[in-house]
Amino acid sequence: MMASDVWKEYESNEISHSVAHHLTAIHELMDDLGYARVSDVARALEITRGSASLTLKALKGRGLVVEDHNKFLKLSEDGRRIVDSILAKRAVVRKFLNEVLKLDEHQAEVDACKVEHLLSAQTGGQLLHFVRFLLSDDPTARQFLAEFWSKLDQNEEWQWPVQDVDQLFNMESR
Amino acid sequence: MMASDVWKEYESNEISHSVAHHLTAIHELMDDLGYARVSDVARALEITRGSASLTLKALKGRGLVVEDHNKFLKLSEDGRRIVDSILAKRAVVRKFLNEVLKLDEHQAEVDACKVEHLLSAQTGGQLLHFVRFLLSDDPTARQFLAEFWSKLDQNEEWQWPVQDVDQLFNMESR
DNA sequence: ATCAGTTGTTTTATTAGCAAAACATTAGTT
DNA sequence: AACTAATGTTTTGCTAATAAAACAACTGAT
Repeated sequence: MMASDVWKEYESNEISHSVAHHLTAIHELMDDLGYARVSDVARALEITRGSASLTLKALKGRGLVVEDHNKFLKLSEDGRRIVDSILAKRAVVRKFLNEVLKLDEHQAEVDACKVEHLLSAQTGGQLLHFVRFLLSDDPTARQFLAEFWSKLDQNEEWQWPVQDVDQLFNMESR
Repeated sequence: MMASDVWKEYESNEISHSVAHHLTAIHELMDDLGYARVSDVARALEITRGSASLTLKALKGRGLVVEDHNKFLKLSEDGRRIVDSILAKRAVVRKFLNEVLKLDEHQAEVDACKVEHLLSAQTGGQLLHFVRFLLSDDPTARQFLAEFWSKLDQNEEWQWPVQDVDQLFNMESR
């Protein structure tokens, strides 16, 4: 199975990492400052105004960002929807990595940031259900987590990479 | 919290999606055919020979791929290590998405493929421990999964995007 | 009102990754 | 030997995303 059909779906992502962060920057600037101009976005993302100007022009063309009479930017309805779903996925992934897998906050933040825009709505939704139940006060969930965490401490530090993928789980993989 | 320091770490990824798949293609071709030439890689990835030639030249330059006296490609020690870690992470993520979150196989494969090269070794390792325990025959794990899956069926289909990220978990988020 | 600073845009250039096309080399067939 | 097919490389061009620099327009202070 060469997965030749699968791997190209990566580029077919309508929302790139860069676009995701331009959009969320506008959202956060609106919250923090009450407005968002090209320069504010550029500063937030630490890129030049020129770069932000071009990317944001494209986003206006795609109807995700709208421009005020006086160069003030705003998310369109579509843009807001996208930002909401991205932030939700990021929050879920971060919480899972940090509070369940016990990765440090920075690592959790970085990894969540990398994958937030790549997860399908389906995947994000299922993960949300999972993390919600896992971190609820359901006694079974509590006991499971307690056991997992105690096992974690016993585990020697894992050595990546790994020689034989098929034996990762001590079971026939596929 | 603008995360201005975090989001740029994305590009600083030493292994791009494209490179990850060029390397794993060589690995799988060696398994399937016993050899891997530029054209074989191009066919496997469904890109032109010219594109594969350029990318593989760069990978030879980076010491991840070595070339036989007769244009036959092979992974270097470093290249093999990278492929191993990528395939391991892909397997773990796919298993988690498919066998725990019950996403269909194609969706699990696609999402795993998107994410495999982005996860840190730390994250991959912790996730492996987690999935291993979760899918083991430990009674607590079994009971937890059974309860989760029964809850899954009751859950209405989740509606993304979501209005208020902070209330995703019915708890104060951060 | 002038001068300095900020803002937004445009132009030029770079990099990664691809396609397409031209080209050279090699292998196999007849 | 010659023709065909396959292979590998190079060149040209494209897109996304950046930087850098030049430029125009507006803002503000004195």
